[in-house]
Amino acid sequence: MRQNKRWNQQVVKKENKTLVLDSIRNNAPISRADIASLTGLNKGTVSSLVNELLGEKLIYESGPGKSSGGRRPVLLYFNQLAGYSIGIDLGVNYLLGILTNLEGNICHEKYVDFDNLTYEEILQEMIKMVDYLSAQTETTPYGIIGIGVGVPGIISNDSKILLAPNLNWRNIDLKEELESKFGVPVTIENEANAGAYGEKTFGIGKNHHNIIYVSVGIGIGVGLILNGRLYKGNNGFSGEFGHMTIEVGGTKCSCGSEGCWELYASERALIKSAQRNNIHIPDSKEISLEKLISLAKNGDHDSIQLFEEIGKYLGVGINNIINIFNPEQVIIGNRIAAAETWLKEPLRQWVENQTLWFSQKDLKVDFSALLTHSAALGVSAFAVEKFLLQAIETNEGAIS
Amino acid sequence: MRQNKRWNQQVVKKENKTLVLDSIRNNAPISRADIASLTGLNKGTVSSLVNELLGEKLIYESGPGKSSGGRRPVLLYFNQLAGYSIGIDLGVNYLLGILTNLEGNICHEKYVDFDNLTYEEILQEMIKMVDYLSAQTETTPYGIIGIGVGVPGIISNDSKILLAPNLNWRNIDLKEELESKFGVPVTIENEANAGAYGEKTFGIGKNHHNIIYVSVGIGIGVGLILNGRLYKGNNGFSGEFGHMTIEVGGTKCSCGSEGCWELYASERALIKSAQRNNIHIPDSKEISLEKLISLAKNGDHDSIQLFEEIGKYLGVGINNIINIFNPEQVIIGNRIAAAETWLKEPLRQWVENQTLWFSQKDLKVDFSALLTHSAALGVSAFAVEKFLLQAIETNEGAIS
DNA sequence: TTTGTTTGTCTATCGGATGTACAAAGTGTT
DNA sequence: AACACTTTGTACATCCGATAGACAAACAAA
Repeated sequence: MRQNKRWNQQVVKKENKTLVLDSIRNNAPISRADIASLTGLNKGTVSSLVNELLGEKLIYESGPGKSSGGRRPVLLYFNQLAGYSIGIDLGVNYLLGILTNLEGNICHEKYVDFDNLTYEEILQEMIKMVDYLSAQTETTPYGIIGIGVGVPGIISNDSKILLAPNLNWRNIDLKEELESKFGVPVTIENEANAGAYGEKTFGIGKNHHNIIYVSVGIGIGVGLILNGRLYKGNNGFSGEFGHMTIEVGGTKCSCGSEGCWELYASERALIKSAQRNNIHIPDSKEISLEKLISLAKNGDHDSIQLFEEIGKYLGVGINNIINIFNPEQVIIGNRIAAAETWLKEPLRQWVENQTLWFSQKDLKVDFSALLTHSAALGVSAFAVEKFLLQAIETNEGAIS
Repeated sequence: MRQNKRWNQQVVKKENKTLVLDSIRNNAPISRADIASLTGLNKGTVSSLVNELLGEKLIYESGPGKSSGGRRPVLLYFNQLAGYSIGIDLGVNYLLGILTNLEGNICHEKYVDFDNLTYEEILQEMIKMVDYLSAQTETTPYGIIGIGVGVPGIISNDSKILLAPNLNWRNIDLKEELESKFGVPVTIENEANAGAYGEKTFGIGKNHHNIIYVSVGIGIGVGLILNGRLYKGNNGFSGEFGHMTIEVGGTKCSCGSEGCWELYASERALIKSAQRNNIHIPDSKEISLEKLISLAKNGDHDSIQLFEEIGKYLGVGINNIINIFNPEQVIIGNRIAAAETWLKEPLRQWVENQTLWFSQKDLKVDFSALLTHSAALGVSAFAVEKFLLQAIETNEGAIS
């Protein structure tokens, strides 16, 4: 039997302390009195918890606010500068690293292209990346509080990279490697899950509790935020929507199945379809997403039609998603989001016509606001969240 | 902003009390000492909570157990006879009512067939059903503790029946109707969600935390148990898998879309396919699931082939489900489960060949153990769970 | 009989939330 | 300027419930 949580005053205190901290994070500037009325906690309780948080430098006081007919309140702010977090988005042929403060604001970023590197070489690139970003920090109470890495592959529940097909990786323990090198907590997460979390925390998914993030790059992955929490499945393998059958007896897929969604609606599908249709790119032999986008921008009908076809097939899968999850919001992210202009309308039409009417109630279908940064921001947010939980649990009352 | 939970000792006590009660429900007979070591709670704490539960007649003590070298333990049991729960499965053309004790054992059941009744008439049948079942009870501390109803339709978050297409119902407040009539809490739930909960609580899904229950009747509905909890979506409309597109450009569906799963893998699909293939039923003009099953039992190749085809298409959708959710267990339930013999093998083959290999780790695909009773048992379980929560919250210490 | 173990209760203690009182710092009115 | 009234944040007594440890009762094994 699964060991259940047992409850005592310490748990109560911890939960209340995160409740107070979250009130400040979401509503700063805010006074102690307002926190009390917002959370329902007693004024005295709030006061003592706030004082602990002040001692831990996680929040700070600023000058008095406006009076509403009585004593002026002391305004509290989340101390976003208490430390830094590093988020790394590992792509199939690139590395994007960001340095953020605790509120997810990007302080520095670095982008590295590569091609056909081995695991060892990529690891070295990552270490260089972390070193570079660390060097950009100023002195803060906590320094680098953690590193998060988004990976295009299957991550097991114990944070091992089980399989990253496009990198040709298997059974790799990147977490252990980085933690022993840098001595800070490392979070490894699937790229789609990271993107979902990024959009929920900093992007267009703020204040939503049931979000489906569809990451359309070379393939398709999906991150599921259900009831406000990331759903990862029994072993951490959920969200493999790319291989959802949408056409029985359709094209054979490398996964062994047939008619998989990503054969119709991914970046790879777009390129293949462009090749089949002999789309001509000026001054180049290679067809890429960026080049097709610039063609479309110039009003090229053939490439616009390609995007519209992709938009329709995105709609097919998203229609399924909506019927399955009845989400508040569907977010389309990753590289394809740059083609929003031409995808949006055919997608909208398909969903409007095919999706059960009641499921369309209170439904939003959006494109990513963070674009290519959602995954990196997501893993950075994971690191921040993990740090804050841990900081509250080990309540020394103050830090040295 | 959503009002967060606030934590204090009362909450702690309530949670610990349910923890103790659940330990007894899952591990009876069990001693106070064993509960303490199982939950991690202090012996004294357990003792006082147990005494409250004894006073509330929710548990009872029985004679001493075997000694293991010291004082003999007093064994505690869950008092399944503290009251009765009523579960009603409302089908398109039938009503199945069960009277259970608090452990989900069926004490009485009644089945009523009907055809083309109005809402008012069905309501009367239901009231008769409840009256009949109530009359079968013996005197218990709490009597009828609640009624649950499973409905083949869309239930909104406030328990209204938004749409039940096969009954031709819209916007019906059955909960209010029954509550004011009988004066006990009424739970209305979608039939697939109810079945999922039934299987998780009493059936083959016991001790699993990520269960997908596929209810295959006239249409297809799916109940999702994710992280041990029923996931209902933003408005309560989740699980409409029946209208998942599995063949773009396929057969038109009444929902407005095309190539929907239930056009290929439901009871209705089976019947239609039998008609197309001119299956001959002896002594009858009407084709029904039951008659096809009895044909198959007699070794009729044509009907066996029909079932195998349905099995394959069930596999197509279930493959998608597995890739999406990475569940621990998929349960196929409702009427089609009676044809397990002929469905099982083609389904298993499709899943084995098409599903991503890593998603098949720790995966079970089972047929319902409760067969046609899962929905009724599920809603009955909802009522029990609601009652126990409420009983623990209003801790009078004892009942009259 | 002796020794050691297990069970369940009782009591003192402790941690932390709550309620109330109160001082400090405002506003508005006369 | 004097006064009443509000609002904010802290201090203190109180209460609730979990915990630790002592204890007696009930048993097994030597």
